[in-house]
Amino acid sequence: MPGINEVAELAGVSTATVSRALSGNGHVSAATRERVISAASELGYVVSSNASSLATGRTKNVGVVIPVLNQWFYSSVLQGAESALLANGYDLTLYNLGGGADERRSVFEHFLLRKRVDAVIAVSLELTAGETTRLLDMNKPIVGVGGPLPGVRTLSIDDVAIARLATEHLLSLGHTTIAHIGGNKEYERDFHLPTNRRVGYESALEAAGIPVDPELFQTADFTMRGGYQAAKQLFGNPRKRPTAVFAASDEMAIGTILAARDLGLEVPEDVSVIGIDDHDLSDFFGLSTVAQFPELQGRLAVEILMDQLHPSRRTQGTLNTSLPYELIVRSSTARVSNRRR
Amino acid sequence: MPGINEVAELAGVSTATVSRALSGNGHVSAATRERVISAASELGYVVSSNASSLATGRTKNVGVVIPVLNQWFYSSVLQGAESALLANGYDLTLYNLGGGADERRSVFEHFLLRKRVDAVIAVSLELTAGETTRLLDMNKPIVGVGGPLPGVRTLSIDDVAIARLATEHLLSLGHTTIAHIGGNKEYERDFHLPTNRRVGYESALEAAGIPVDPELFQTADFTMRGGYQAAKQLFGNPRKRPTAVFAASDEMAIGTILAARDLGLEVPEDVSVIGIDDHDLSDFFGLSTVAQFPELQGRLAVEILMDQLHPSRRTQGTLNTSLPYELIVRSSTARVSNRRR
DNA sequence: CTGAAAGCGCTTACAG
DNA sequence: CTGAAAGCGCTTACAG
Repeated sequence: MPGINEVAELAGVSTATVSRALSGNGHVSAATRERVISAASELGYVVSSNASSLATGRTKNVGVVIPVLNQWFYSSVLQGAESALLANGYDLTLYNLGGGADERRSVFEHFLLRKRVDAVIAVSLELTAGETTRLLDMNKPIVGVGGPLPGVRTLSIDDVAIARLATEHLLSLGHTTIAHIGGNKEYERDFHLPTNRRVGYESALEAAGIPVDPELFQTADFTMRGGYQAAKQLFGNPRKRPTAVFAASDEMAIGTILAARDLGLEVPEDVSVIGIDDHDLSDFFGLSTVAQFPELQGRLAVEILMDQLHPSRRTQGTLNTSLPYELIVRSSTARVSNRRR
Repeated sequence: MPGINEVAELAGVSTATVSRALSGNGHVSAATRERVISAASELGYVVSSNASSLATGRTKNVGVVIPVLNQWFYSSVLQGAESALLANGYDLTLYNLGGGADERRSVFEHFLLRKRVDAVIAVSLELTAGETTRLLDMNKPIVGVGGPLPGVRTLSIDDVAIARLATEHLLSLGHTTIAHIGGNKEYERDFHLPTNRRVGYESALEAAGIPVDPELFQTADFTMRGGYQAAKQLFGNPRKRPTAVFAASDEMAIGTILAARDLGLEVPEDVSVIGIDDHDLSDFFGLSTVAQFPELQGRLAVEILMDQLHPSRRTQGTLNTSLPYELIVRSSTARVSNRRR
């Protein structure tokens, strides 16, 4: 492995000049730059990032802390962040922080803080005040994805508004018996996502003058199977079968479609179904949904970070950025039918 | 940010001793160690990984190169690798190398080789001889997951055997008109996966004395939708409808189940379906399959790497390690029924 | 068991 | 525009 000295020697200049020519910091005559560059490529030289980081204090590396990897939403955020980071010349160091407080403390202490990263993207992670302070004290920008974090720039989506929009879509089609499959309390820690979506659903109903009926509410674990089971409960109710179901995620909504089919109900003739996400599979199932764009979320997080890392091009925004969402109507929702009753 | 000097001062020892006490390399008296450790924690000291790496030449960081992030198989491999790496005290730097040769060269030149990582896990990536040589020359262990790489330790699965097993399962249930939905050529680059699975299917048929019929073969893109469409073709064939379908992935197999339902065929009464993977959704759909264990694959890759990184605990294995697989019979396969013909 | 000092491979004021 | 030299924060022979 050739070092900077060898390049300097071959090019007939000092190591300082090599550093300047290759990094673009500081002036170097065009001719010299040429010589340096060709010497470097001849030797196959590539700077040692450790040495460079130690000297400059910058690592060109961003830590991404994410609770799960193999779920559509999270892996999409990760994908978006990765490609944006790569485009900006940054590496991505991955910290999968599913578990308990211990694992988490360990990651913070032993990894994040080792000056290994210039900044942190925290996905769906509620940092404690101490953790935030510590990172900020070190002058490491943080951006949170998924919910507001005190004192930290965040990207978040208006879950109440999304849920209201989905429900209003059903209302506008004439439905009045609209059930909701929400998330378990287990998912409450993610910035009260289940509650927010439920609140959006209820507020839409109330605005339409329709009383909220606890019989039309079920919870599940955001999976297809969970949605399927919850939907069976709903559809099986002999005295109050919903004509429409709003599920808090597309996977649960797909489970709902499958449950309807298994009960001999047709979608959307007998029951309309809408979800939230615009999951990979939703188009295939013809599912109407409110799209959130996780890849975009990852990309936006990187953009915000770059602004903070390179204050020159700083566009100074607000502390919290709202994420876009969009109603996508496919074939799982339709006007309430006469076939019913 | 306190440095090692401050810890040394507070503990009343030299920086050398601090380093030794904290890292565990070299002898330090118990009393001194105590003092150092409490001084360090009092100051909130944590070593700078850059400085440490520069001095030792080791980064405690492993690069994982992976073609896609948001697909079940790959994200599961990643998850397995991540947790195993974390457990071993290593960081994971992620390189998502979907694209073209350019992006790829760029990653190699500008990232991997910057001495940022101690080792590389290459998932489903055919490295060129040059790339392999270069990494090996730098003394960076590599382990490939997904297929044999010349001169590199690899983990691979016997796709021919898996496909044969799946097909034999159908044969043993009395099926003789068995269709296969294989992968597109587009996926051939992944170590000829589609071809290998097709070969396994055909060899099982031949061993059973059943001629291979091109009318019973379709290709798709490994997605549910692709499987659905291919299955419709198969089931729609008026003169040769299969009684069983072996799909080269679970997502395609699930698509097949849905296609059957939409045509009014019952699974498994009218048609048996088997896939490969044991995807997250397979249990929910009652899909019989041959499981491969991607998380385990990620974990094993890390183990092999650790053996090479820490030759002390070297268990010196062969160059290529075969991955386990297992037939899982659920409710999508059954004895060929009398209802047919 | 412990310390003084060299060295890891860069970058960047400071001079010129 | 370019070079000599200090410094980034550790680790580790080398002595003792």
